[in-house]
Amino acid sequence: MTKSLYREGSCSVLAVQKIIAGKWKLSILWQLSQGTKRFNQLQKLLSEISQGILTQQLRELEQDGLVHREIYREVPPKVEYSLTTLGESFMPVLATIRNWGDQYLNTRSESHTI
Amino acid sequence: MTKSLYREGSCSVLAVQKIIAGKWKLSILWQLSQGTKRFNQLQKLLSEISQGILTQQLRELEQDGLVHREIYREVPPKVEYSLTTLGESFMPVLATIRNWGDQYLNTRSESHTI
DNA sequence: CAGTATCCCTGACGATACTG
DNA sequence: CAGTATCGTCAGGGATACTG
Repeated sequence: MTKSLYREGSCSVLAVQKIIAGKWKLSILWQLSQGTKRFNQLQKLLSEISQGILTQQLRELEQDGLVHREIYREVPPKVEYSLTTLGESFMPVLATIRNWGDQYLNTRSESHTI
Repeated sequence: MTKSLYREGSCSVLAVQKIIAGKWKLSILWQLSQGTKRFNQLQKLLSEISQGILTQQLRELEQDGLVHREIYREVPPKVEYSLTTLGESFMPVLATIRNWGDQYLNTRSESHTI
């Protein structure tokens, strides 16, 4: 009954793929999992990202429900980004990917098993 | 010690991201997890993919060590694609992603929890 | 059958300048 | 500080024609 286990294959998988497809999405999620960050903080942590792209990727993550945006009406402006509970629920998935990635990098440098 | 658990963050994660970034990669891996397939079979299963792209994505998966390409010297030519053990080791990861994806799709259609 | 070769097109990404 | 607006670039993907 692998059919029922996996249904039509990778349908919901492709949804996830879309969410994390952005070049910086995973890095942003990772940084936010380490704690709430302000816009400028993120920009410094992801040293190569430009303002426009950071804004865009954050908006998308926000729309996808993974990231929360808290605006403080102050002068100068202050905006804090954090993971939603949904975003936090993704962290175990990210860890699984990372674990496989670690093993992958090791395996690749050793042999090329069939 | 979250530092040591996650090291530099998403380093190895980004490696995985690269591997599965191709538009058809996950679908191909999924299809091959269901059993060995010939080139034409894959093309029919991924009904919208063009020959050139299918070839390209398969070559990349092969180079990344996830897919094995078996060539039968016959006329007409016969080539079979299957998962390597490394490719099969990725299936649990794919399942994890799919599970989260399922819950994600459900959660999203219900409420937008913070 | 299983490709290769070629050309085209879009959309993601990025640099820069400006603003409430 | 945290954006928006605009323009430019480039790689991934795709259509088509051809081949061992």
